[in-house]
Amino acid sequence: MKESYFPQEIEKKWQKVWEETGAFKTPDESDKPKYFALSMFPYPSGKLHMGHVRNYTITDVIARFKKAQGFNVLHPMGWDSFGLPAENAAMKNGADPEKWTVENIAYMTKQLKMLGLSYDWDREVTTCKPDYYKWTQWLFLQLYKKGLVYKKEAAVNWCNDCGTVLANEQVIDGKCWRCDSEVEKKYLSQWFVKITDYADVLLEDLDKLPGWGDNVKTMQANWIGKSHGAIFRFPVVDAPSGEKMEVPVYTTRPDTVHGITYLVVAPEYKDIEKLTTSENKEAVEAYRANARKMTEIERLSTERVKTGVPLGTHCINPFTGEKFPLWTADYALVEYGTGAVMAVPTHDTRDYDFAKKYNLPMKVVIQDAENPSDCKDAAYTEPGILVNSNEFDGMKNEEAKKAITEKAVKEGFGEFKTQYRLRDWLISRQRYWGAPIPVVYCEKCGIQPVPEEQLPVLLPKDVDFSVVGKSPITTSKTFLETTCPCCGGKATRETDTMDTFICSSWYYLRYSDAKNDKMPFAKDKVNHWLPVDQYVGGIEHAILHLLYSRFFTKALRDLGLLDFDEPFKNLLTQGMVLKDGSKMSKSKGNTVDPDEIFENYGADTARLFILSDSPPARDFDWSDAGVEGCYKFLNRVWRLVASNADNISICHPEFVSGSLKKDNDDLVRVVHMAIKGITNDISNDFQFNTVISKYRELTNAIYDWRGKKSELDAEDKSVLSFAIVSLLKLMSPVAVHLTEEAWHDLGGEGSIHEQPWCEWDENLAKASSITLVVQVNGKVKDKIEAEESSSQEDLKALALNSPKIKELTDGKTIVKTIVVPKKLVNIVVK
RNA sequence: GCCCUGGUGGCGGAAUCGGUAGACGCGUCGGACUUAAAAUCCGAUUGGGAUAACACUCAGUGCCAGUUCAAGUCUGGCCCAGGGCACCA
Repeated sequence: MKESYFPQEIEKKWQKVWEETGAFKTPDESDKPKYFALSMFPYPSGKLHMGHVRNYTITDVIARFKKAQGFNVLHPMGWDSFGLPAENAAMKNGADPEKWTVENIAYMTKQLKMLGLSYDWDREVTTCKPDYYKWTQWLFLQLYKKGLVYKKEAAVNWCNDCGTVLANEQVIDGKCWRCDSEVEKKYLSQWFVKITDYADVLLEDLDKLPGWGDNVKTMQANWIGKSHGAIFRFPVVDAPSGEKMEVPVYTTRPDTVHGITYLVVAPEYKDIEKLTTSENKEAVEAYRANARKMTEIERLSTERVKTGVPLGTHCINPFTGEKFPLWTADYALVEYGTGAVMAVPTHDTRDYDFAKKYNLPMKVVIQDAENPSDCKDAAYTEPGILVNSNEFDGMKNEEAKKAITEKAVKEGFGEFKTQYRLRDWLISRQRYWGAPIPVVYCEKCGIQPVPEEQLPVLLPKDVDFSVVGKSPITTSKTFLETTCPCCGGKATRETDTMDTFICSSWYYLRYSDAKNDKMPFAKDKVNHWLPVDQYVGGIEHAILHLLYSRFFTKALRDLGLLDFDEPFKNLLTQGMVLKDGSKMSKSKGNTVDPDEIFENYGADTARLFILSDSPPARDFDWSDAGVEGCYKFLNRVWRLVASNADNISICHPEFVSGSLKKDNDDLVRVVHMAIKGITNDISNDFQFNTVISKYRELTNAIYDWRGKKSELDAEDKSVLSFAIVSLLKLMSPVAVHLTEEAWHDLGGEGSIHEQPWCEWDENLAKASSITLVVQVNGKVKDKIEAEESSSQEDLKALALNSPKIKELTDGKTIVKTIVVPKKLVNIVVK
């Protein structure tokens, strides 16, 4: 064995061997139980960043640990390779997005291999390849047939810089998730996925996911935004056309219905023109035009002073017979509820602000019994007792919600209603580099889905990427013109492509059967491998990808394509990689290039360090000193093995507690404790930071032991071999190359990564003596060595006989003595 | 405003059930080896008091209370930081 540690040399060597021997191929058939470990697949942006390194290392260690524990582990990798950066690069450099993407994938694949990740590359999935997007299109058609995909004209989020529409989930604080520019509203006819059909089950089934963090689950619950309330319909008494009209509203506060003093409709409300008198028409039109011009950020700002204009018409409150005016104001949202709000200024802060500004009347209907408020200075939104509410007076408001809605149901002007905040998922993108939506438009037959046997609808090559203001795909003549699958006449293709989040909503299913050319996946294979046992990725997908994937799984289950409800059984959201306290980013110039770390220290150091300082879910602060420290530690392990190589043999000695020399017995115990501790730390929440501290403790203990021996006898050699071979095995999921090299140099058969996980013996992990802590009145006063087997009585006697304790308790009354077996005695004195 | 997560030395962080607070590491300081440096090894490192030095002693896990023989851990009430949602009626 070489004296010094040369990671660059040994890492290349073993990576080649593993590739040649197919070390990480996963058979579908096996006697072992399955385990599916998955990292969120990357966008091939060009190079790996440290966030990738962290993500993939965590999953790799989990996969290797589970494999050693006897599972048949599926650990695949792929590429989320459609999307705008490729197209932007194409526009900038005149290169083909496909070429750019393929080159990036090649480079990043090389980097992943350099990190020593145990992927089964035979199952690689690349979303931009026709053999994948064929099935994305096929799944689109299945959803279309099921009525879960539809086209409609709607106000949609438009990002001017990206030149495309966005889903609600992709608008963050009124800005584009990708380029951070302000999003505008546009009226366009677009394709939607009916995710709202699944709103309730998506919410309910969060309870079936104990392996997900509460943070992610509450984010999804908030996003789905379920609320309970009522719909009330208010008859209009003076519609200009003389027509009989009603305005329905959704409210979560039916208990306040007797306090309505006006009603607000959104500026985009569909019947607004019919509800406006000729005198008010001009002002209303001006207000609506202004609302259209505003950006989402301006419009949604809660800081903004509320504005609105009256429509001139009125409604009747069927509960009171009172007449109240209709207004339009942009604090009412057309997409939520019915697009109209019943305003109760006394019990809603928004209505209160608006009423104050426009001097609208107020009527108190709920009061705190002890401390009634007149609502002159602020709305009263707390629970209370109903007043001014006819037969409901004196009722508690929570009870009144039900009673009042029941009356509306009985009399036919309302009903109970459950409302969701979640909107349908807009999936059209006016871009080239995505999966084409497999639909054609025929003048005679209208919208026609492309027949399945004609899939994939391939992306055209004859496109001009220099066009501005429209999708490059529209410049392709070969693509655009086609024939109608229904009548055979002239037809044009849909030029929108799908949101890349569609591609990533089912990729994890494809790994179960990546090469199937008849189906997206075979049902038996997908049911065998899925759900994913452990999914690892960034928190930024808490809503986007994770919600869409859950929806897809449920929809495909309902289509009969698979038999499970949830795609990801356990989810680990890893923290960010920071440098000097802030997120690594090119703009801040605080990035660290993984290539440089591989070159200077080797992948094992990178892997060890990225796991070492913080638990996986927390943010991780990168420091050069930390990398150096991990490199030194690996050197220390190497020297320990190399300098003792002559005295080590690969063996599995069985030691009996107490039969060894004292120092040997102690070392054997330390090893067993390390095995126990490390196994538990990985099993419980993947606490790799404490795993690594235990590697260090074990290494230190072996050094200490060795430092006290000059000559080794047979027993010593056997104990040393046991300790070092155990250390190597325990470290093998993390320091994958070093341990493999050492294993071979010590004469190990096969690969260390094929070895079963170490087991510990509870008896050998136990010390024969314990340190008894003696407290007086709860404060530690003495520590005494005691037999592990001592009875409670013995421990008590031991404590009371300690000279120190005697001194402290002398002349005082012992009130009580508490004995915690094998640990502690607390003497309470007065 | 509502919801989630967290708050422990100079720093990252440890601490199964309530039972020795600060494991392991980084940094810093001191020492050994060396002509010297690198590498390596050894020691110290929560704060205050006390001591020639030990022994010893007091305080201490965001703040204030409580439960308990015993609280970083449990209960109640706050404060702060990070994240999510937000004119969602």
